[in-house]
Amino acid sequence: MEKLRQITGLDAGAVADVAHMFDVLAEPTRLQILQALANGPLCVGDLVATLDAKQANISKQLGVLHAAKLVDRERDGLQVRYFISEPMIFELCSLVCGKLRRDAEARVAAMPAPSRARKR
Amino acid sequence: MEKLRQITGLDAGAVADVAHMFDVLAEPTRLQILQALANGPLCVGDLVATLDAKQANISKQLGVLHAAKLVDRERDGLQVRYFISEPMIFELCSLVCGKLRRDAEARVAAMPAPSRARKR
DNA sequence: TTCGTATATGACTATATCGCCGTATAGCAA
DNA sequence: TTGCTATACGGCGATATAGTCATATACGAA
Repeated sequence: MEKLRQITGLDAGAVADVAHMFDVLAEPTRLQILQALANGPLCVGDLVATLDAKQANISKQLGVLHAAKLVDRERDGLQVRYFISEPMIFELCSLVCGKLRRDAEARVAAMPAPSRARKR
Repeated sequence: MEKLRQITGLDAGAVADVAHMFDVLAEPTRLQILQALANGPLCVGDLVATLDAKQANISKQLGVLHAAKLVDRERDGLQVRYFISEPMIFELCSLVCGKLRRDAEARVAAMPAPSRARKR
């Protein structure tokens, strides 16, 4: 892997950091939270209602997103308002969505003509 | 979550697909494989030597990358040559690296002056 | 202070998967 | 065919974590 570092210029630590960031984005619940926050700040209770998930889980996943510095928060009385602090995540999701769309289209194009007409 | 779909236009299935793609990128070994392939096609044995990992593990991770359509392969006699089939992954990694760099710089700037001089 | 609400945290179970080992398969040579 | 090499595959142990419950903490009201 020393050989790899010479090639890529990235040491094992940097690779691990990148992997961890992708890991944070690799959970559907966390992605849904980010999507919900895309339209503006929301407090924990709003997210619990919007995603109909348990409060404890939402809070825990918000903690992960916050530790990764993808969201930030501010207290407002009893509530805590969360908001996106890293707009880059939308570019990331957009790139991935584009790839998934291309893959789906390629699958359709690869289908034999008769079934291509029937499916979906 | 029906509410969420109305807001974001993404249903639960699409979110799961995006999450899975991030999950594929969330393993250091797979990232290292992609980095190694950035300079051109390599066969399994080359990757085993470059990353000094076990052949079984490299092969398994290549299977995951191939299933996700991030790499493609072609047989060449006894060997199988793998190569990047989705250049988008470099944009993804670049965005993440930029974010990590900004975070690191912010941490340095937030350090009290005396220790800022000492650390790293 | 005490009470009620909003959020965070600790412990737990269930599930997933990384990396390893052993072995199976694919292809070439003889 | 047999033998050799490169790669893929199935099972296993160890580790990690999502989601849940119960509880703790933070804040405001009275």
